[in-house]
Amino acid sequence: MFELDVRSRKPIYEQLIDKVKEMILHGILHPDEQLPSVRTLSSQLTVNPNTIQKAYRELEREGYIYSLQGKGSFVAPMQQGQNEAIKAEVRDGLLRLMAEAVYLGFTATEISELYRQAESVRERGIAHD
Amino acid sequence: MFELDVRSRKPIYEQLIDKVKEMILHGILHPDEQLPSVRTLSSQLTVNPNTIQKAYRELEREGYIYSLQGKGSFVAPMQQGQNEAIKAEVRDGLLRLMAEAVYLGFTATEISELYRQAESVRERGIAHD
Amino acid sequence: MFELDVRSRKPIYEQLIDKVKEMILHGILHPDEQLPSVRTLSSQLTVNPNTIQKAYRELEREGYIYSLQGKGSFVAPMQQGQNEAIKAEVRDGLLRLMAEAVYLGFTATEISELYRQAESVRERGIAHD
Amino acid sequence: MFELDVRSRKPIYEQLIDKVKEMILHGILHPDEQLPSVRTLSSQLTVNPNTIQKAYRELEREGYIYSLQGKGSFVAPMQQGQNEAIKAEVRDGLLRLMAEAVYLGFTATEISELYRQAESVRERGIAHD
DNA sequence: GTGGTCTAGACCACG
DNA sequence: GTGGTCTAGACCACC
Repeated sequence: MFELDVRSRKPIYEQLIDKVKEMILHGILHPDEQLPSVRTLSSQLTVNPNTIQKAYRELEREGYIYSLQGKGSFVAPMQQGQNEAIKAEVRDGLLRLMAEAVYLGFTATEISELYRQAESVRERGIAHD
Repeated sequence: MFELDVRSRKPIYEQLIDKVKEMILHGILHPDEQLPSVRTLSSQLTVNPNTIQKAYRELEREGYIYSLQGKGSFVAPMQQGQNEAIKAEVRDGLLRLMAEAVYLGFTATEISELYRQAESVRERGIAHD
Repeated sequence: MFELDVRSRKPIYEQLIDKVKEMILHGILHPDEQLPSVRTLSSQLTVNPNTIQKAYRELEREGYIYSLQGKGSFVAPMQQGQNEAIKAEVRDGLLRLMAEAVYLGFTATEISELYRQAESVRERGIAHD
Repeated sequence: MFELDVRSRKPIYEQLIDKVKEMILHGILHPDEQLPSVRTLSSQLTVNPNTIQKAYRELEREGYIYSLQGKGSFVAPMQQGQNEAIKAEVRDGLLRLMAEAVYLGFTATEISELYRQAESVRERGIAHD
């Protein structure tokens, strides 16, 4: 399910965060779907439970998942208008990267193409149901 | 010349690396142009000389600069293919961020608008030259 | 009757306790009025009966309700001094939050405005009776 | 410096967070003042370093402190207009508590008096220099 | 069973 | 020296 690179410079918990985010973004994980428990994932990945929990906690803080007392962790349904702060962050990141892209000669068409790709990846993920 | 954010979570030496790369990429630093010496930059930025040296070492390792014993460090001419590698990186980064943007509800129009902004920033930059 | 937020970090039984306390304090529940049975409430809220019972037990321990064997749970009449204790608690909480508010730059006017808002909410509430 | 209640239901790291916040709010800790290092505080309080770090990390996330690579942790200067999210949280909390206060018969004068107290506590803290 | 907190102690990156 | 990450393993609260 997840593949981690323990030798990477990027901390394991960040890799986990990114993986989970990616799966949510791509529609592979669905709203209110249950995530593997901390312990389960810990033994599957042979990673310390604390490390998993750190990742889950951060995901919860960012609004991607929520956890129910004694029940487990679940994918949070995306709410319209929620998380303006995160949107602003993403906008900033995009603007910075696009400035780079402009310097490197990317055209508006290429950018639109990338957007279309991002959209279609998500749709395919959802279609997999 | 450089502006560093000492409070950032990103290590200072990485910020330095990125700044130099950016300046080379944007043509602010030209091939075979001499970079400020470790000592000079260290006192200018009030940053530990070890930190500067670490950045220069890494830039050399990545082929962005070269150093001549006792002479100093210089900008390396762009290698064939190096540009393509950078473009691929930027494309990857954009795709990832756009996936997130799609999830957060950004529209194609908003993305185009961001691109236009990035473009105009560049134009203004050139006009300033 | 009750609205619980299962996603909240605050345990469900604590939410229950607070709701009941609030309803007693606000005069919605009257002295010696019977509370819904554990079983009833459990199925109404789709919450584990153990959770309800834990809340009732705690409320009884704190003197807010009393229970008669085989009859059910009832609202206890307010004790002398109990009210004062609650007021002191609220005062403490306000003082702490106001310290934070001062630090964050809230002005006296804003605070007064908030108080007016709180008042008007109450008035509307009473009008609804 | 700090007093913790290890037997409290409130986690140690939260107690720490609140203590540090309080000291900042009250002007006992000043902008850019260095906080005790994780290790130092850990041995002073005979609390695990991880616990201290968890508290510091959260304080950093909330914008109360910042940490410099290899230098230590410092009190963040309060920036005007920063952290609208936290202000909104405080406003919410105040409104809720004030509603309670209104029910309990607090007058506008009492509320103003509390605000004055909160202000003066801070002033006294700063005056201690 | 679940997640949350904490300890003890190791190792790394940074400056 | 500093903070950041990770492991191993314990104990608790919640449901």
